[in-house]
Amino acid sequence: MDNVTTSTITEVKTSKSRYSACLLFSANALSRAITAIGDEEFGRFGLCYSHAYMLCEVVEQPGITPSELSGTLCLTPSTITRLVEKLEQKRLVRRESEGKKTLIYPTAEGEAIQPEIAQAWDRVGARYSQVLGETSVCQLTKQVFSAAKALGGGI
Amino acid sequence: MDNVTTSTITEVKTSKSRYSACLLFSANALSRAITAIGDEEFGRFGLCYSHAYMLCEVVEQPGITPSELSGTLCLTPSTITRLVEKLEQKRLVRRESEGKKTLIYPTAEGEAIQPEIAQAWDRVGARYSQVLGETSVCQLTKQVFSAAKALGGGI
DNA sequence: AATTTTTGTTTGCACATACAAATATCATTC
DNA sequence: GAATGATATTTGTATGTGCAAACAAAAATT
Repeated sequence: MDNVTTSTITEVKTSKSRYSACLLFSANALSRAITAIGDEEFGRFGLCYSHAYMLCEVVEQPGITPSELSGTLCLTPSTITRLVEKLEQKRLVRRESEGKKTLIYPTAEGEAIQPEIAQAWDRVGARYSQVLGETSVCQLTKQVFSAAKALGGGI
Repeated sequence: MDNVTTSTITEVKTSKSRYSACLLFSANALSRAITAIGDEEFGRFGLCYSHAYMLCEVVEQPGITPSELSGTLCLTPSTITRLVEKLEQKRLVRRESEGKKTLIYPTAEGEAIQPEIAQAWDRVGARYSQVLGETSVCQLTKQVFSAAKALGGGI
C-alpha cells in the first residue's frame, strides 16, 4: 500500500490539477490579503470594507433596494440584510418599507462621512500600488474582475 | 428592475478609488465564485476545498505540523487547528503529540480517498478552463498568486 | 374574486476564518 | 539548575458569508 499511492501523488503534483488547486488557494489568499488592508483602513470608522462599499452605493443611489445591492456587491440577499442591519445600527443608513420592497437611504451622518470613506479608498489603492505597482493593479483588477464575472455570473 | 442600477459594475471604472474598490470587490467575488465550484466538487466527500487541500498535503508529507500547514495553505494556525479537527473527526487524519509539536498523519481511509480527491481537483480545473479558457487560467493563477504573496507576505 | 405562483426580504442555522489569550514545551541566560 | 524568553498549538470569541426556509406582498391564472 505504499508504492502505488506514492507514485500517484507525485503524478498529481506535476499535473494540471495543481494549477487548479493553486488558483483556488491563491484567489482566497488574495482575497484575505486585500480584505485585511481594506478593513484596516475602514476600521477607523468601525466598518469593514463591504460596509464601506455598501454605504457608498447607498449615498450614490438613495432608496436603493437590497436586491439591487445584492447585484452590485455580488453578495446574497441575506448577507445584504445583515450588512444593512449593521449600518443601520451605526446610524449611517435607514430602512423604509414600501410594499414588498425595502428602500435604503443614507442618514445625514452617513452622507457626512462619505468623503472620508472615499479618502480611505484612495489610501487602500495607494497601498496596493505601492506593493504591486500601479500598472499591475489595473491589469490585475481587470483580469480578476472578468474572471469573477465569468465564473460567478452575478450571484 | 429598471435601469436604476446604474452603478452596477459591468465595467471597470476609471477613477482611482473605483479601481481599489473594484480590486477589493473583484478579489472577493472571485474567491467566492471559485470556492463555490471547489466546494461543490468536494461536497461529495463532505469536505470543503480547504479540507481537501489540507488532506493532500498531509498525505504528501505525513507527520507535517500545523505551522508548516499554516505556511503552505496561507491560513492562520488557529484555522489549521479547526480544519484538522474536522478532518480528524471524519477519520481522515490523526494527530500525534511530540513535545510542543503536533504531527499530523493521514489514516488509511485518508490515503484511500486521496485519488478521488485528485480527480475532483481535475474536475474543478476543467470547470475553470471551460469558462475562462485554459491559458487564462494559468495566467490568472500566476498573477493572482504573486499578488497574494506580495500583499500577504505569507500569513 | 379567489387561488396559485412569483418576487423581495428577512430569519435560523452553519461554517471558514481571524485575533487575542491561554497553554505547553523548548531554548537561553544568569 | 532555576528563571526568563521564544516557539508551537490550542481555545474563546467574533464576524462575514451562504443556504434553506419562512414570511410578505405583488402578479398571474383560474
